[in-house]
Amino acid sequence: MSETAPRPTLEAVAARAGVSRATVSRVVNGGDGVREPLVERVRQAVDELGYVPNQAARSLVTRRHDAVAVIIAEPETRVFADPFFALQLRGISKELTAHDNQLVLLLTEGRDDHARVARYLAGGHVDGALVFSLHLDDPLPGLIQGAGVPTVFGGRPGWSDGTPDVVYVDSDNRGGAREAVRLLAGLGRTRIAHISGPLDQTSAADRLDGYRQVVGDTGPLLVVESDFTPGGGERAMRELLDRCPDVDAVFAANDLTASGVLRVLRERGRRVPEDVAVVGFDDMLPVAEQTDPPLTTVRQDIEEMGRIMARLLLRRLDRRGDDGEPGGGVVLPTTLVRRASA
Amino acid sequence: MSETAPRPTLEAVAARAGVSRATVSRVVNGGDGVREPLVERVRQAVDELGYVPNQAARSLVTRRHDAVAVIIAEPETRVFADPFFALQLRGISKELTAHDNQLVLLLTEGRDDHARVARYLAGGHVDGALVFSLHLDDPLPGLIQGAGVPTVFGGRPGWSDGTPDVVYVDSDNRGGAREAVRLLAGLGRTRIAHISGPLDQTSAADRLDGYRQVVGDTGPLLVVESDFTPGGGERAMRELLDRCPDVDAVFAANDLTASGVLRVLRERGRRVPEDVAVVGFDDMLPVAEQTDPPLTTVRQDIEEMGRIMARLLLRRLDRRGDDGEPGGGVVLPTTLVRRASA
DNA sequence: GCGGACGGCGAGAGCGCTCTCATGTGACCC
DNA sequence: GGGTCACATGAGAGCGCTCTCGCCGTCCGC
Repeated sequence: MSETAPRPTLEAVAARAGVSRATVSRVVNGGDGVREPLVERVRQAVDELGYVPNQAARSLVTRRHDAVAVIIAEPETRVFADPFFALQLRGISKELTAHDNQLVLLLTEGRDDHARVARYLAGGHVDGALVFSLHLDDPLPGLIQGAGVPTVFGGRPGWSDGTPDVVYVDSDNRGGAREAVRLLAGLGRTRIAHISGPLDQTSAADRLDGYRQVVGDTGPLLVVESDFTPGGGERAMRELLDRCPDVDAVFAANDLTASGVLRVLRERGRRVPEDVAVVGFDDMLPVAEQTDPPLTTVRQDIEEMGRIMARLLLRRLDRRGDDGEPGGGVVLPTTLVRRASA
Repeated sequence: MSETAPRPTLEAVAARAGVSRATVSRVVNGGDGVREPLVERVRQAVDELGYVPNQAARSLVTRRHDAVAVIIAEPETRVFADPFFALQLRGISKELTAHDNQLVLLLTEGRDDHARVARYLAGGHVDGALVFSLHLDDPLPGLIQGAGVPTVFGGRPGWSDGTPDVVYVDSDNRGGAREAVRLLAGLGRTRIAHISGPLDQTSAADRLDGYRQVVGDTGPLLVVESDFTPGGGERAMRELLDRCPDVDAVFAANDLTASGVLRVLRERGRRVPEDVAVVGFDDMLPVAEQTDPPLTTVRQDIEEMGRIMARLLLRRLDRRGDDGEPGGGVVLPTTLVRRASA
């Protein structure tokens, strides 16, 4: 088992097929400009020897790695509490795989890791990077931009306004929030509250913004900041009920928060949706479908987001040198999913 | 930005420091056998030029990549429904990072991907592999063993009995299950049921086994097979109640299943734990703490599992050629976490 | 004070591949 | 039928690194 047989080289294949290394290389890389009988002979030699190109040697000369780093900052916070990143990863993985690219996963925690990541990127091990950074003040994105590696961000970076050449993919958080709140208003609710996520994350800020845009005109603004977790949702809801007992609708910043909200409402004997209507955000299936009552929520296609991020990056990589790439964000639409809670 | 400055090479550093390439190489790789003043001069040149070694060139000659593949088979099934893999990934990532290894993530779906993964591994892009394969009949593990890449499995592979040189890390599913059921028996319950996971997964099979070992002596075996999901738990619990209305305890194969179980019990007006005691498995915090009532469950340290897998693999890689490695499994203990449901 | 051992350093080969460029071969045109 | 061109193929350089080897200077032992 540890007797790893020496892997065949281009040379070996060439010898077996009776051609030159160059020809084998051509065949292996698509076979353009090689006549059919030769192609066939080379293919056969490749099969017989079980030849697989040595990526290191190839990278050395092409300066291409066909690998992309996926950088997820501060996993502890949130990543692993909900399937959000997992779904994105799946989307990314599918797209990368379809284009024969590898996915190098970098999870970072804290400042020490930043230097490591920066070094890694600067080291030119990967052709590009997909970056998830949740917090406004995260220095990581800056470091990455500095490393000169083509990058696509997941979620609108907070500082993206100043730097126009930033490429990102995000859900239409504002629009989704507006839709959610409009639904509640359309149901005749007049005291619509919002339990937000941590406002140093753009997704939370944008959802709050959407809420404001709709409610600002018609009713009182009732906002409690929370943290995207069920426990946080509970705490926020209790506070909200104490402060404002006559609330008749809640737009929660995400489904996890909404699940906490529902629990508190049940505990306090408020009927949902009769007394208080509740809308979530994400449409995270295991959560939204399992709440009692099932949750009306704003769906975002997370896997698709991942896929698009990867696609954008790969396209950018193909066009290396063209620059002239406009940059900017891609904002994906959300859809309202009506269940029983509103 | 697309004006990527040509990265400095060893040669450049050597020139600047006034030494040979070989000496720079020595310094960069630890500096053994180089006298202090020279080391200093080289270090300085490295810093000034911002030199980072070209990994491709290095790999080409060392045949080391300092990269490990993490292969997760069939993500759709389960991976992303619960934070299980995410936690393992975190553990793996930490350990790999600590040893300057990269994590290449390969998610596979269906048979076509198997060939791709096999090719990738055979291609020698990575030094080793960590493999999660849930199902007994999955051909992937075989392919991987065949590729001759050092591998550690997550969870006991179903076929591991025949092949002694398989290395894996698993939780003590049997022992944990025994402990759970003993608790229930200790509470005086006499009609203890088990809602299992899919029995083509060893974790599910082992938990069932543990249940059998304890209940077999004292009470009737009441088993319904399910699928590790809340919905599956609901269905199984309904079936169980119909078939055996006097059940007074349920050991669910995991927390997600248990959450479904609790929902059905509430719906049918059975009090937990008074009428029916419930124990889960995993201690998945967002689930176990949020159920009503909070779930008594068997905790496994999933992140630690990941960390140990990585550690085992790295150790194996260091010892390359030594063989004589015994192989076999590492089984991590579980602990019972008492909450309100039993 | 001289021979040998030893340790620091440089020269150079070569890892496996791609890619340019030269060369060879056949088709095609007048 | 000879010249031309297009295109298929081979020869060879070189990507950036590691590592062996040999040289040379230093230090020790006798």
